[in-house]
Amino acid sequence: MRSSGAKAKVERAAIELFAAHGVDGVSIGEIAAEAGVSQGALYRHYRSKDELAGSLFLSAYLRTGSELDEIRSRHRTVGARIGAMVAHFCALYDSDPSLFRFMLIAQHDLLPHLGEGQRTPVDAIADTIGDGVRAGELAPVDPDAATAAIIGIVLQTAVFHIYGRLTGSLAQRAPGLARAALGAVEGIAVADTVPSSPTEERSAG
Amino acid sequence: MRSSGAKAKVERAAIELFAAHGVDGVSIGEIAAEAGVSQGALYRHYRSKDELAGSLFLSAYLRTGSELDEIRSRHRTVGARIGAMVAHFCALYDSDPSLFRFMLIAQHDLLPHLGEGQRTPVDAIADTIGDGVRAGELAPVDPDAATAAIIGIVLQTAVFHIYGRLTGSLAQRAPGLARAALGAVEGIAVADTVPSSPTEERSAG
Amino acid sequence: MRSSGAKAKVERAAIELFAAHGVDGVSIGEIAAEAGVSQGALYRHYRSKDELAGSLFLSAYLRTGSELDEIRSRHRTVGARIGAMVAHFCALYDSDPSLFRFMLIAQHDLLPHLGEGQRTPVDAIADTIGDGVRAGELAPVDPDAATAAIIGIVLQTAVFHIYGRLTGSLAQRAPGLARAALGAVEGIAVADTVPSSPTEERSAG
Amino acid sequence: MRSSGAKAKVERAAIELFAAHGVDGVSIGEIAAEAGVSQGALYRHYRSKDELAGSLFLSAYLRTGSELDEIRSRHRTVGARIGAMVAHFCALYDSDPSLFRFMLIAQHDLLPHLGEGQRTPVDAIADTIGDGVRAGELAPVDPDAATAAIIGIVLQTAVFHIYGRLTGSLAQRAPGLARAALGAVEGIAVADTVPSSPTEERSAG
DNA sequence: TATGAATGAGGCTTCATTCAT
DNA sequence: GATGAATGAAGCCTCATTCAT
Repeated sequence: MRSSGAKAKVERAAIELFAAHGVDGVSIGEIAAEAGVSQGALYRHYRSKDELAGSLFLSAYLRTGSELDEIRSRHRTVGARIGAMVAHFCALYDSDPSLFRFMLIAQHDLLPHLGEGQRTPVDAIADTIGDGVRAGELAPVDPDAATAAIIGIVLQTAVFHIYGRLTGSLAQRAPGLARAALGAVEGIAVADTVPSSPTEERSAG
Repeated sequence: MRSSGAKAKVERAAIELFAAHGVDGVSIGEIAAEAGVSQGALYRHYRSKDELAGSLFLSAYLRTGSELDEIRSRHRTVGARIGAMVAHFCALYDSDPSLFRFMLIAQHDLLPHLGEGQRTPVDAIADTIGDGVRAGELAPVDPDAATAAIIGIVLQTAVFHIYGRLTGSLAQRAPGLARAALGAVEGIAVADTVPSSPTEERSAG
Repeated sequence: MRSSGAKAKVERAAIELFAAHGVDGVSIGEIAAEAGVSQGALYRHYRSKDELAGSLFLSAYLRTGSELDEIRSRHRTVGARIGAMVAHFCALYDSDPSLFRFMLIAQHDLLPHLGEGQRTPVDAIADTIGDGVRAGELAPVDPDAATAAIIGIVLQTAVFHIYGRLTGSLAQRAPGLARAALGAVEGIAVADTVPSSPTEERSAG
Repeated sequence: MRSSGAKAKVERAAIELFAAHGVDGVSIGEIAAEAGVSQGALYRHYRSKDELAGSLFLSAYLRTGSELDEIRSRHRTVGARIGAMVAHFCALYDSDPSLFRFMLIAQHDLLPHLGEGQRTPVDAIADTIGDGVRAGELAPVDPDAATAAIIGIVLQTAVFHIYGRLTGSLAQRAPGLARAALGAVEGIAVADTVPSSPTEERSAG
């Protein structure tokens, strides 16, 4: 029980510090100090700093993936699913901004740690889009392209919040972000359909 | 002539390596080796590794900002402007994916280095949205929220491309991304307008 | 127990090497090698080389100051006090010439590290002179000027010993140095008193 | 002639910087910058930094030695000679405190660079004392011990001036220092003569 | 001849990890 | 099981010196 408490304290400290300074910007000593344990104690729970960071990241990342899968199974329409997924991201951010920021920052370093068949948040969303297209709810669209747009909208909103460019809870923005996500998917779908969309050269030049 | 060559070689090497492993993941020795110069030579051009990274980032970031400003001044409608801006991002990515990835990765570490009044890409897009709202081309919308969506769509698409989830040139996706961006902005605007949007069960109509 | 041993070994090695080659002339690696520990181990006890040198210097310097103060409180006449102080310096030199030489060499670099209200050997001597003047034991004299002479006599004698120009223990020279110190103070006092002393052609009278 | 100008500028810059930060605390680059020449230009006049420092020190040190010798040959009595020598030191300090401080600081590093038969300031003073003893002007005394006292009085006074503990010109203190020097020599001589001088234990304990 | 870029060695420091207590 | 001192490998940076221009 004590070790479990220590482990939890270490993980919390690591997430806070990784979120603030990046994985490479934090030393084991700082984590141990913040957690109130000795450096040596860290190695009882994690074989290395890399394993600590990787495990924290994967655990949060895969948990999010399975939560999105669960949302997908609970709702029937694309709209409902995307809405709930976006709301879920917002709730995650609001409830633990450091964890969210850690995932954001660490993905470039730690995504390669993903095993082959692991189920990610990206998969859940892409499958949701695929469902929608097959069900005729969405115009034909490349699920990965649509997923990029959806995730980008949510994550960049979180980034703006981190930098103070947006304020208030993300939850209150969830409906707008959900509509934005669907609007973006539609835009991509139309473009995929129309031969060559002349988005430009209609300026009043 | 030689010094200019050396400096250029160092910068190229740094960008490639920073893009691949993150700023903290690359040593001065690796940059020097990749550039084919001695470690000490680096310090003739940059006072420290931090300054090297910061200068590369800021220069690329601010240049992009002024290019977007230039696009804004060249086009008249929101649609044309956003279209051109999105296309510009795609062209940047296609022409130098490493530089793009470096900006993506490094922003969390290096954005704090920004001076106060500096003009960023974010500013250019936010002002473009503000223009559109004032001109009645767009429904009323918080420019920052809309900007987050636009940038998120483009950047996450680039991220997916980096990880191989999307292939081909980004340029060919530019029209779709532009439509997605405008669609997203509309979605946010509607949500801002409608009192309490129920998000679910009415989306894919 | 072990850590204390390590720290002591490091300090001894540092003093010997600093005394022989100056602070800037000795590398951390050399100190570590001489002490038989790793370079990293040094940083468990001192935050930097500067702190190591500064701490060694200040500790020895201030300890000497308080020893002189203690001597001042134990004796009553200027003659006895100065005699005991000079003897104390000689004993210090005899018992640890390296530490003495270190203090001698390092003072120019490290004296600025002194805090404001710290009590130095110089203060103890100057106050002793002030006492003597107030008590009428000494002719009126600027205590700082007198202190310079006293300290100079002792330190330069040590320097000559270091360079081999004088040999034998300093302790055996202590009585002479004490008389010299008092003789010097008298000389300064007389000069301070006489309006304009022509210095020459009347000295060895 | 230009090179001579450059050489002079380099030497002045070196002396100022060495005096302020010690030989090891100053880089060739700093000297070159302060002198307004390129780093490479330095090597046209001096083969190495060590040679620069050594040459500056020896030149000043030996020049002082020969000036003292010249004083010794110009005056006849110990009193006159010591008075003039002390005054000479004071004048040196007043006219170029940096050079004086450089000699003070650098002696520990650079004295070993002295060749065998070189004639130093110490030699000149020691011979002057020897003369005085032989002439019966002084009680029998070890010339080296006496010289240490004389030099110590003068140098430590300069040190106190450097640290701001004494102010005003040293020249005005020269008469007092000369008397102090002679008084100190007498004190040493008496001590050498008297069997065991009970300097202590007469305190009012 | 003067310049200053380049080199390469070395210095200080940090840090992940191990291990005796 | 926990501690924290110790290690040793890098990492960043400085600097005396050389050399092409």
